[in-house]
Amino acid sequence: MSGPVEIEVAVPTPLAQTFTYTFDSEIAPGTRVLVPFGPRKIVGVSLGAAHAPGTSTYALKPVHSVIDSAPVYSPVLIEIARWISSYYMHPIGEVLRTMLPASSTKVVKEVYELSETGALERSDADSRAGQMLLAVFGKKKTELVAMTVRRKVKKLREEQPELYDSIDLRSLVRSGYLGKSKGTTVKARAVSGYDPNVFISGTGEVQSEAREVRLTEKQKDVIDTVIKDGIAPAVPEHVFLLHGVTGSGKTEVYIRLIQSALLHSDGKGQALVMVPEISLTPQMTRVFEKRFPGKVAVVHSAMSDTDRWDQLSRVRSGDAVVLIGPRSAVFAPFQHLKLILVDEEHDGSYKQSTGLTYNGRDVAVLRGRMEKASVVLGSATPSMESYNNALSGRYRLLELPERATGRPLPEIEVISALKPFKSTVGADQSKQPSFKKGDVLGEDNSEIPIDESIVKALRDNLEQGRQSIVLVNRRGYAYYLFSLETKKAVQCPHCSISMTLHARSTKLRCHYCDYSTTSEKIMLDNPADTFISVGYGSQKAEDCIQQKLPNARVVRLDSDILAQRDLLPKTMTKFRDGEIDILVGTQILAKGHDFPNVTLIVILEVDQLLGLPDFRAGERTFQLVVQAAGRAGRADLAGKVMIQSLRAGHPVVAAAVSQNFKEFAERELKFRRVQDYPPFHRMIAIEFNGTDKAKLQQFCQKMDSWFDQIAGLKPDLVKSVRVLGPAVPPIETIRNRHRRSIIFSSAKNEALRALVGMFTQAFQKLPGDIRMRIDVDPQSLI
DNA sequence: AGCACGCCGACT
DNA sequence: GTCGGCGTGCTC
Repeated sequence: MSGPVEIEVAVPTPLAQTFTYTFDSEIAPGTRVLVPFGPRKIVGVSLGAAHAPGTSTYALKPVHSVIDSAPVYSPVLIEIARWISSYYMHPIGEVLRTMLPASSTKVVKEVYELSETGALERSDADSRAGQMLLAVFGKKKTELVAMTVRRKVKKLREEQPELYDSIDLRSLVRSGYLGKSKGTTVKARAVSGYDPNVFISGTGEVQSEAREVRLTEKQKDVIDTVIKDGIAPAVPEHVFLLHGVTGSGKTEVYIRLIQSALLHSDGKGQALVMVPEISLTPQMTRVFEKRFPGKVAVVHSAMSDTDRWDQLSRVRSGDAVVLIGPRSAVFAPFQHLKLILVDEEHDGSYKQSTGLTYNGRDVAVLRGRMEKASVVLGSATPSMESYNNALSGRYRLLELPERATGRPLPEIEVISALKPFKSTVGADQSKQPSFKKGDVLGEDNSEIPIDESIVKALRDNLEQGRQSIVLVNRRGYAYYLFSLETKKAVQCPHCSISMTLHARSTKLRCHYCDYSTTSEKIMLDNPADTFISVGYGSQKAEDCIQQKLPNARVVRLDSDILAQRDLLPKTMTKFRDGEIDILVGTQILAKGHDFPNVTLIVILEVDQLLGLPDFRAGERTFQLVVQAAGRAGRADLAGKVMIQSLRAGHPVVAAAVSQNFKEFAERELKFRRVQDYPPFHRMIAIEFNGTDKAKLQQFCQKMDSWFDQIAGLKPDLVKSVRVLGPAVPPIETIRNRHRRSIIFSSAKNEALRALVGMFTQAFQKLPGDIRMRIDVDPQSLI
């Protein structure tokens, strides 16, 4: 076709640039290519012809090979990648890599290995071949990346032709001195047939088309509005925020909207359903499978890359018209995307917290605009960001204020009678009986941290044959092991965080790095000290409840238990079938699952959540309470929620009790505005971490002086951006890496980005093993 | 991030 | 003398 062309290629490296290669024909943007990169070969993505061919000062290398026969990234996806790269300040090559299943960029590296005869030959000083092998491999090495071997052999032959004229790579291989140990293979994506049973576990009951569900007037209104203004027009109204109370029938609305969307684009329309990872259960996907049999693809985190490729291929080919998945599903290869539903849009799991810190919900909004697809963000407790967008008219607010069943929301009661166990021990230890040195005192069961009225309610509920859920914010048995000597909790040696006491007071674990030890070891290491167990977690709550209600079938479910695979669905099934009376667990229980016979929800320890040093603590607490309340009494039984809290009068608790989102949001937004927090101010957090605390501290001083300098150079810029730090974050150390954080925030996005851009430019090179992490729109500041 | 190169301490 | 420790620099 066309002669030699220069191609712009994005490669997965932390460098904020693309690279130019030559090839003998054009390569469509979005096509993966194998390119030489330094001494190795890696998978990059063609971004099309270079903008200014012939101007490069580099000795351009040719593309080794083209991997895909057709682009794997559509033009829209490439545009999204560019946007993400700039917005989240992340190299485009890495962005593109994040958008595909991990195996897509895996290249088995090409290596030359010295055989035994080769090694023997190397030590023969009289052999020309041996001399060359020695020069190439050195004395000891037996393995070297292919590119290096080639380069060195070539150089030797050029520099000393009189010695090496007769020896080249091929002759060395032929003589058996060298062997290529691994070929360059790019993992191919095997597209096998779809087996729906893979994703839907359980009985395999087959139901034909579900009977038509009767819709409420409100549901009809919402559906009509979105279809009329969002799905039907060629240029749709872009984003709808669907604020529907729990149990208002959002799922049925979703299904009707999907049905409508599929009819568009000549009947080839596709829909994306995004859900938080945690609520992506077989029960959840089954609802959609039933209504769109054989047409649903599902991706989730527990899936192998091969399965994920299969599912995504079905989306690409149009075999699947509905895709259900977590945040990464927003990058799926749709051909005719008409509708994006983001369920529980407030959920924190939409924000990736490591590496590329994108927010799946926000990317969904962007993608919707680019694809001319409408976006529906649904939640019973919308995020302040989305709600503010609705108030300002950027999104259209739709509401489902009533439950589809017409039943009232459950009553919420705050119990503040009892002081939690922890304060009686931690705060005032003079009242403690005397302890022998070196003791670890077991938990004191006379101090049950659950109020009598709650126990009574649980008992009553049990006697009526109903089920209950108890939410505890912490896993483990006792919260921490408290030293009377240092008056501090025992901390993880690698992370600056208290260790959790597990399994009947002997195992201590850090849930940041999974380090574990035992209380016996701590005692041996600190013979002069005395320890007591303080606080409580899900395990202790389970024990207490079991002790108070010996006849109840109590089961605990938290992330410790979840580590054992398939225990979650099993337990859920048991609970649904009525084989469990009381389920005790952490927040995972507050989301998604519907249990018709649950009429009582108890929430312990909201104070701990409320007290987190994070401006979103209030929002999270409100969300937890309201979401949990949504689990109560969903069928024909009235539900009740009891919250045990020391701060009954706290406005967030009060708003949660009345389940009045608008009232809460109004107050919360006012607070955010006054305090210059999101959504009124944009925020970018930068974290530095390294093993050497002194070096890190020293580096922080450099940053301080940089800020001083910039304040003089660009006074206006610095004035309009607030900079907090470098400061020690609430959790100073994680996995032996000390941390420092800088938080930039500003109402002026351009100024914010300009300053952060200058900052990252200035600190591109980091001393020692210090690493930098940029988090745009951080979800949490801890 | 890899990967290689190059320059200093501790060993056969 | 060599091995290999990790500081430094490059990748079209």
